[in-house]
Amino acid sequence: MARKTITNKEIIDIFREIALFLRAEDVAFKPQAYEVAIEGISALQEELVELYKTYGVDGIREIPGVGKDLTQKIEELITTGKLAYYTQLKKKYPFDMLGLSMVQDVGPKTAMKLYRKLKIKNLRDLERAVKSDTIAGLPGMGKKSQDKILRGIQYLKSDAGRRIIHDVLPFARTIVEKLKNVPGVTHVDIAGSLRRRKETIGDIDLLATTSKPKELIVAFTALKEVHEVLEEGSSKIMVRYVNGLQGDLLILKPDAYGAALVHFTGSREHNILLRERAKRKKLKLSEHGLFKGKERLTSKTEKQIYTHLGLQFIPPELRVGADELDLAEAKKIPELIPYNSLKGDLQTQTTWSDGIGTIEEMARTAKAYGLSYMAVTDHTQSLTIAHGLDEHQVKKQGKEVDRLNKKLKGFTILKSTECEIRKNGTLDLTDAVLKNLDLVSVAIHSHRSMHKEAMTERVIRAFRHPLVNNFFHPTGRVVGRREGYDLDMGRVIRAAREFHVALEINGSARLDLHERYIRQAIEERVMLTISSDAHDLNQFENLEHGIAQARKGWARKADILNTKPLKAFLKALQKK
DNA sequence: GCCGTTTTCGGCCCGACTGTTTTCAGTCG
Repeated sequence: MARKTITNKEIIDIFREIALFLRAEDVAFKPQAYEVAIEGISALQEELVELYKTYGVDGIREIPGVGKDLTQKIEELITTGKLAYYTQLKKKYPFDMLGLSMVQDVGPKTAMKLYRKLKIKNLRDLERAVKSDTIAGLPGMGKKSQDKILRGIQYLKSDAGRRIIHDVLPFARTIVEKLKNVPGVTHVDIAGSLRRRKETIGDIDLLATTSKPKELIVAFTALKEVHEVLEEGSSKIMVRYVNGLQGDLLILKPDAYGAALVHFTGSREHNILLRERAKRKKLKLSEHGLFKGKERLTSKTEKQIYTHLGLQFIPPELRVGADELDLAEAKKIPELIPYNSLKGDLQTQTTWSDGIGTIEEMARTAKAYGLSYMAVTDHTQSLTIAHGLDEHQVKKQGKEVDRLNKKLKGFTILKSTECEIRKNGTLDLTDAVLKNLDLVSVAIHSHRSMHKEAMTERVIRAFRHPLVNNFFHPTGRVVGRREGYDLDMGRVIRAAREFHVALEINGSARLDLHERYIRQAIEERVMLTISSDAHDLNQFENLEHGIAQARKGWARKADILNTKPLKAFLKALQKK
């Protein structure tokens, strides 16, 4: 029993490599089947091992894309840690197909050729072969192919993979603005994962319409943000930007712009579902339009495409390829919370603890963002690393807030806190201090690796405290940096409802809550808030990312408390 | 190998670009 249990990621990697081997062998349809199954497994919220423990093979069989055969293979992997079929394949092809295929422009066929002809087994062999000039000369491969592979290897090693959306969105917007000024250009839009507001972005997809395509291509490739041009066709230009990210610019015909926008916004899985649906209706959908035979149905806007397919418009943030088509067919896509609809920000840090703006500077900036209230939430005493405030300082800060509120017109600073939940679930400030605040938000920054049961109890004990209103960054994750605490989120969400505590959607690089918990919280009718967690004057930008996160979690305006004006907001917080 | 508002058998999303090709294979999204 000492054997380590197999993770979803390990199973996915094995299936992925099998799919690649099958593609290399030109096996029809099976590779797709494995890939679809991989999508299904990736979408799971729990480990297959756990699923199997609780529901047995039936639990696995229910995963979309996983049928009888793959269920068996998963069971074999879970129970024995191995898969005979995979072992055989690896014996036949003892090389790192998965690793080699990570190199851009190296697919399964090329990897297989490299192994067969040159005995290249892994990335190191590949790099050596490229540098010793032995790849050029293989059948179908010349100098250019070899150079491409070299670039691919360098890109892989540069670790220029996915970036957090916070860094990419402003960069992309700068480029969009520049392209809009090019003569002849009528539209420039962001598409791809950036438009869907995925938390990390791998490349920047831009779409444009213009009466002068050649001028646009020249202007685009000459941008100072463009480091090198990787591909240049008449309608598609692929570049590497100076920040290491890749991007496509697609030049399109206005008649089918809606179809193109759908196509290039994705997700891939969403598109496949749309095309399958089109096919069932005897239509054909591509980036060039929606066709009935040779005739193109009106495809100018995205809405027209969805309407032709009998669907409600699906906002980009929801296009993940899950249940959104079914709900759109049933007219159950809600009106999502609009961008710029927040009235207040509920988490800001100032120079009193670890922020770098004064209360007044932060308040004036928040006001300039169109907000009418802002909670000051400096850390509390036990968080010494962030210069947390003690009781005396919290009182003193309250007086400062009173003074500023008299001075500021049309804006209210709320006395609040980011009060640490101690290890035992008690709070880091006394009730006497807490009860003088306008609202009490709590958070965890210490003893982060407690066991699930104890951590969950810790949080729920804090929720029971009669003065607690709001729980900051509830799962403790930071995108790309760390996993969250080990928490039973089902219990936390139910407790939030029971004790009338709101859960925060944190718009900083935490992007915490994850959208699946947002959706779950809304289903359980738990109050939600959005905040910037701004530590300086620029970080109110985070509010937009918080709203994007809420939209991905199917939140309407009514689901988010701080879309309400101040009075209504405070009233909604009151405990019964 | 999966799946069913055409189907339990016979289908399986679609097109641009590149490189090395005399007509197309491979990769990508």
